[in-house]
Amino acid sequence: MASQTEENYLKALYSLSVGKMEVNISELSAALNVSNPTVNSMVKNLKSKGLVKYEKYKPISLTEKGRKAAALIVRKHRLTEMFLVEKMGFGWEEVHEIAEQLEHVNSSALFERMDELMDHPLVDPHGSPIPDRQGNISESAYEPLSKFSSGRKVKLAALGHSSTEFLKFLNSRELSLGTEIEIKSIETYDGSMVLSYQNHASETFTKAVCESLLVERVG
Amino acid sequence: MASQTEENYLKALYSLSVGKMEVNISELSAALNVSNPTVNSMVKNLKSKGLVKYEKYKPISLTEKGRKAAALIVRKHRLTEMFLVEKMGFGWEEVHEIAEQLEHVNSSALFERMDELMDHPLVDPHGSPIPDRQGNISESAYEPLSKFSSGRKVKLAALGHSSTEFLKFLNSRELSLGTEIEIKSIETYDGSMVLSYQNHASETFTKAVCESLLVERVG
DNA sequence: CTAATATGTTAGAGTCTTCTAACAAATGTT
DNA sequence: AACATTTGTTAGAAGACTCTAACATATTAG
Repeated sequence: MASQTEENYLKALYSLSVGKMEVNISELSAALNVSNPTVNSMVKNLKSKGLVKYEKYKPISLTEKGRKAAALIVRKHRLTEMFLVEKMGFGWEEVHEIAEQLEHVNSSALFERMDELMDHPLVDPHGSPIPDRQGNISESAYEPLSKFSSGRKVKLAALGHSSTEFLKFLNSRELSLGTEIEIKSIETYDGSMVLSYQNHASETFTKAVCESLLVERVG
Repeated sequence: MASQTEENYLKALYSLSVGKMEVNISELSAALNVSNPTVNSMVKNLKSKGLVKYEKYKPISLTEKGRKAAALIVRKHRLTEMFLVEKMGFGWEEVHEIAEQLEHVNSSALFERMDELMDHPLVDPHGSPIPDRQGNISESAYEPLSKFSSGRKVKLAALGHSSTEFLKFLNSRELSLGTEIEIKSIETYDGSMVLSYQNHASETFTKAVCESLLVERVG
């Protein structure tokens, strides 16, 4: 069983390797807020446990064993987030910090019960897919809103990231998952988009925001 | 904020000092499964934080600050146990291990939400009182069944301890909190009691068991 | 292609929690 | 009271995770 610290390294490696497959020492230390030497020695430790592939001065990657271990932690994290929102009435901006702690709890019974009580949800409150019990995860096919052009109608399906600030911002604009959005116009100068949805006839969002709004086509 | 380890020492001190007020180094090390020297140094550490009173070769006691800190951990533990039983469908024999981990989670929001969702329960699934937000706990006025005499009718209100084995034993006899019990007879030789309750006309329990069944008078 | 910069590594140390071995104090027994 | 036993303490060390300072290797820019 990996320690809580080791689990956090695996999880960070997992999210940093989305798409990329390989991760720097420095990226990891930035993500975990520890120094490079600390990461260096922990990576050696994880290597000795067969959880990462690593050679001096080369980038790090998860082994299959490490990838699965990480996915199972992500599963616990996302099931918890969904449970807190669905069954306990928390807002989607409140659950990350709590799930960050609960994800290390050692009790498959607890998480499987959450899973059952929610009828096996496929995604967390931010639209990120929940890995299954075997650690398999379905890659989401959603695209950033910024890729689409004027006139297009889409539905908000997930978020590129889910920092508390971003979630509070979306709350303030009354934008939530499942909302149907129409692109009214795009500012060519800075890529900002004017959108229409629900009772918001015209809201402007920066390009950065639109890159983090993952959507699917409608109609 | 106390570390998880420190919290476990406080909690152990708290339960060992029920009634007694003072605790030995050896009792603590037995309860926590660590060596005497380990306890000795941790107790010095807790003393330096103002959580315990302690002098060389003397027994240990919690300060008011320590007592409150411990009670708040017990509050989190018992709220969690009750939540797992009431809202997640676990059996009373399954929840201790999970609560043992969840009690260290740092999130008053989580535990206050549990409290609200259950409408501020007063006791945990084993009948032990839940301390309030200020760390105050109502001493239970229940007495062990073994104190009563033949013919007496009582109601099972709480348990003296709640080890998994004991709980499974009670499950096997279909005995749960709230059950009304009549003492049919008492064996003078070994103090075992013959009880009648619900659809169990005659069940014999050892004195040791009856000392852990806390009851209140009925009728 | 060298020099400057960025990135990674090693060495040595500190904190927290734990241990064992050896010693000291308190308690119980005849 | 004197001895034996139990209980508590000190000293020294180890493992996990972290740091800073100093050094080594890679990468980037002129």
